[in-house]
Amino acid sequence: MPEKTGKPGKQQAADERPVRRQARGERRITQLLEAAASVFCSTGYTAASTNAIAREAGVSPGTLYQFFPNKEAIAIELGSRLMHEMRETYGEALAPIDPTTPLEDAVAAAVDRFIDFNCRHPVFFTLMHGPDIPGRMAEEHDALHATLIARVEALLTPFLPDTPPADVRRTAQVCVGIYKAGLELVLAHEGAEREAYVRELKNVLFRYLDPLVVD
Amino acid sequence: MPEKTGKPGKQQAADERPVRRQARGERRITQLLEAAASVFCSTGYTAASTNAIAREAGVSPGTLYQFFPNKEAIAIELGSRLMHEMRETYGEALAPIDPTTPLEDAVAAAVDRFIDFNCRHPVFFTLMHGPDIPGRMAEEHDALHATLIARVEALLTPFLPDTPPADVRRTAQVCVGIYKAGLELVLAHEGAEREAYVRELKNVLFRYLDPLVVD
DNA sequence: CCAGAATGTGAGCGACCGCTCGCGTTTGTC
DNA sequence: GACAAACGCGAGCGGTCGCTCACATTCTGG
Repeated sequence: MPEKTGKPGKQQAADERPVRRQARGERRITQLLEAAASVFCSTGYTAASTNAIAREAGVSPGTLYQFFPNKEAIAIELGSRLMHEMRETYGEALAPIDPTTPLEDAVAAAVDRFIDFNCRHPVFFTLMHGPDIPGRMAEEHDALHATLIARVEALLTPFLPDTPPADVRRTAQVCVGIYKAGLELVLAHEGAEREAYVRELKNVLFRYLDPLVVD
Repeated sequence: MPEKTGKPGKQQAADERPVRRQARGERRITQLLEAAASVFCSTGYTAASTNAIAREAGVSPGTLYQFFPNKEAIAIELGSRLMHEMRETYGEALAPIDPTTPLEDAVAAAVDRFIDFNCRHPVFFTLMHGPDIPGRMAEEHDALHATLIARVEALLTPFLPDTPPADVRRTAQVCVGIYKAGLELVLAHEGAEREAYVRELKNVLFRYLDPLVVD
């Protein structure tokens, strides 16, 4: 988050002052983040110019830098808010699955939720997928990726009680890779064709995992 | 290809002269393409500066522009040569497969060949995968992708004689997507772990396709 | 051997980009 | 209503990048 109002407890580091945000400022921030999402989506992170983001938001470059110290901070804050919403919407509800649930249903449910989220926030895929992500941003990226892998691992473990952890981990990596590839295809199509790709994605995952479970 | 020596048949368009290349020039071109491959690999296309490519090749920026009209042409020529080598190495031999061959073996053979090629030319993946590819390059990209899809479709059709063409096409798209995702994982690991991911990739594809075949 | 083409150099041009700064406007507080 | 702080503006600074150009060097055909 861009330096919070920070209730007057004085825990600000070296160079950052408290900055008492007005309501107008908070509005500008979300407005700028929406503009950034739009520009990132259509041009990618690197090619997106801060001037273009400001223009899209209908403000001057100076205003943008009133709220964000640099371009990277925009992407980080955007990613952070997306991850927060993701956790809030599906969050912990995704991990603990009753191991008596049929694998097919578990896979279908997980895919549906993630696909839905990514369709409503296409910028999420852009930020995760892009190989043009700079320094600090990569850390956030890796952190999210690791979280996702861990989550999938947790989801998988009850189904594969006798599999060595290293194999489960690799299986989780493969599942996430498949999901990303499927997501790309899903986002590239619309309507009935999109739904057909969602079905195919579920099929791929289910058929890959089914021979592994012991039940 | 950067304007060919063009045997004196005068079919040069408007602004391009015949340009009689010397052996030294041809050497420079391959040298520059190797340098470009290296730089593209480590920084991606967009972030790669032409000056960096020239420096990597040990020549001045002017020399680079003696052989390529612009940065994009470097990537296009590089991609074109890679596709040519790909066709030459595995080429038509990949498409016509005896439909009595077990699906598992067909998948394994195709995966092995493509993985081998991509491991020997990691820049290929960079150029195909990057979302930071500019105008004309995207066409080449799409052309290759379409070729690949068509090839996979041809490979699949004998196994799925009763499936509607639209479904076969979608299945091919999914297979290529899975392959790309698997390739990324394979390239990210080494040695035994890499081989494990290759096995997983084959498993994913085989288990996805097996229920579809009629045999 | 020599004319001219091909090859090679590197300073630097123009364009753009991330970001700043001086200054004017709005808002909240007493 | 006065004062400070937050907000807003936009020209422009420093830097990089793609690319050029005037000029030097090397090769090759006649």
